Amino acid sequence: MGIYKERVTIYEVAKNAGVSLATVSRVINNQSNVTPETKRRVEETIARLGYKPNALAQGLATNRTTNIGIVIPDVNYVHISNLLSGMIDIGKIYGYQTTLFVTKHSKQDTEDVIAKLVTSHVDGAIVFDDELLSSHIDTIINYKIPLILIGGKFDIFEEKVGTISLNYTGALKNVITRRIESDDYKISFLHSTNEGKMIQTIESALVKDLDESHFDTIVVSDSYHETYYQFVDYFKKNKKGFFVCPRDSLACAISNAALDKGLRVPEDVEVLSVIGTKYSLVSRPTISSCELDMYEVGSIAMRMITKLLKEELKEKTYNFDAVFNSRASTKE
Amino acid sequence: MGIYKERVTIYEVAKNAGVSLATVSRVINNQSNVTPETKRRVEETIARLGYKPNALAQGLATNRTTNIGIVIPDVNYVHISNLLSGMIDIGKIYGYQTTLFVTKHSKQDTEDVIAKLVTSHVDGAIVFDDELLSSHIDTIINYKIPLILIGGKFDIFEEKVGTISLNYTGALKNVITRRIESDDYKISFLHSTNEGKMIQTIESALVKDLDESHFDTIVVSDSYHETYYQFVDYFKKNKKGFFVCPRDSLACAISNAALDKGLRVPEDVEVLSVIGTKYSLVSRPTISSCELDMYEVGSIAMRMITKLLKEELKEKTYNFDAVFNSRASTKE
DNA sequence: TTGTACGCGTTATCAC
DNA sequence: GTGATAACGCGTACAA
Repeated sequence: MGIYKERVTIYEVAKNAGVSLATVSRVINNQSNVTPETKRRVEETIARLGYKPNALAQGLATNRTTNIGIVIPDVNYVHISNLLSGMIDIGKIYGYQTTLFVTKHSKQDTEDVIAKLVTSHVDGAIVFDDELLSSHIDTIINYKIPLILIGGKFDIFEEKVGTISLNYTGALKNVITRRIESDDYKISFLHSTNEGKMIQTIESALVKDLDESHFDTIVVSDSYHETYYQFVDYFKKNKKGFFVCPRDSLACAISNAALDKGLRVPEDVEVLSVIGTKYSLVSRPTISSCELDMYEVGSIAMRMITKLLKEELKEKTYNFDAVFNSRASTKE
Repeated sequence: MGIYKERVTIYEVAKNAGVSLATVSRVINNQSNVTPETKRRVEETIARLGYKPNALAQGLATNRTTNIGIVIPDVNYVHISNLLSGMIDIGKIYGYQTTLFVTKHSKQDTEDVIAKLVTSHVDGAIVFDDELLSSHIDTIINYKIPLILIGGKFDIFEEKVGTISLNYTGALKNVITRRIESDDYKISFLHSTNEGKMIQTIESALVKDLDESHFDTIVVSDSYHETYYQFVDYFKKNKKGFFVCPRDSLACAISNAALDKGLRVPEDVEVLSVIGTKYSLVSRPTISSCELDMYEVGSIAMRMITKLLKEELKEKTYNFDAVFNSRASTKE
């Protein structure tokens, strides 16, 4: 059954070159015990027949696939494609392919996704998906898949697990508390669908010491468009506000809605974003936001997993602190 | 050698359930000839032992991997992550995993990337990478990998190849020619590094009938930042211009540079973009650009490849026409 | 240096 | 309905 493919196998190469399988295999894997002459002959026939090894068979025989599984909730966010980009670049250097396991914010099929990760026999996995439950993580660990976790705080100390903590709270803490003390109107925290635990944790940390009268909560969708129109409506009645958004494109939605309703940013409406990307810079006024070089996070993650695979990972924990860049969308 | 893994195999499941391999395999693959009782017993032991099939071995035996290879020049563009997102969503529905093959605008290792695609034994491939040479495409076809090509125009009519043409020229043609007739200053086409053949083809089509005195060319990097600063400098001397950009974030760079140098958009400086994404909407003024729903393109591509794999693809060619959305960054 | 033979985990074709 | 057994393509001890 299956799809028809007439691939040249190592066996045919051997026959054509007048040697045995083993010798061809040795040539492929650059092993030393081969006469230059036979090596040349084998390489010539490989080129002539257009032979390419079958990675499945190799993986089955060696128990290595040179494949890294990447678990993310979505590819369609700028900070995530930045991250992915860093992983891919570094993975390429070390000869690793990347297979995507996207959970799409769906708790339903997350287990299926993890199951596929396990069956796919990747050499290791990198998880940037704070919507995963710890039971999912445990599954990965139980199957002894070397793992790098990227996210908030971690208290995991497994043999084959490295962690990268992204800390946004520190950068925001000062701004928010100064804001509380200096003014009278409330801080509004935007809650979007799909936002994950990290944003929630950040917000909890920020409002922990605050009186409830100082802040409130606005639920928005995860879409620029919908949020924009929601706030066009909002600003028909409300003429002021200080908004903390999970992502900067939502902050742009608010800022643009305010401007388009004739309000001034930041004089009337102030906006800032937790996760800052290129949108913060492209927007006019520019958006105050916390920045973290996600490309670098991705690079580091991929580097960590390669070291982990060689049992050479010394520092199993990495911390990244976001920096808050005060821009034109806030008064200070 | 290789990484240590102690995975449960089908053999151990068989032993524990008191049946043979064959029966376990039948249960896994939902085949009918199994007594409900034994089926239950096998499933119970599978759950108890935490058995997960080895996709490598399955792939080797069936010659199918449920993996689709995706060849792109980069993940770090919004229109590409849109595309990818569509592919992934639909792939998920059909049970396909996606493995990324990113060429990173590097002609050097593109051959290596294609080689990896071949060795990885994906069931099919989707290519959105107009920096690939036709020799690379031929390689994929020669290895009989079912293929969907996304890009400009195609004249490929292979058995196992579907194509999706993205047409931007039609949408731009009118705007550009009207612009030529109505005004006296030149149109400047931005050439960025990494832009690929498509943009070049579009530009060629646009300027084909034009006198050279009507347009010129400005070389920019592929980065928002660098382009922004380049044009901040540019606008110290030049106070006017009509700029056609390959991507909208570069258009934003010009628009923002103009605004920040005290010029007016679109009164003094007009900007439009070929490929339009969310940046066109977020930017103020909004950017006139050609839009194409890349998420849908990705969905269609994935749907096409699944049909191709089932030999059910009737329409092997698809055309998408971009629409030009005139916005605030141009006068009309 | 080179070849033989077995194992990797699964599916599939036979028998029974 | 179920169980041996031969593929699938490759790596690798071991023998020669």
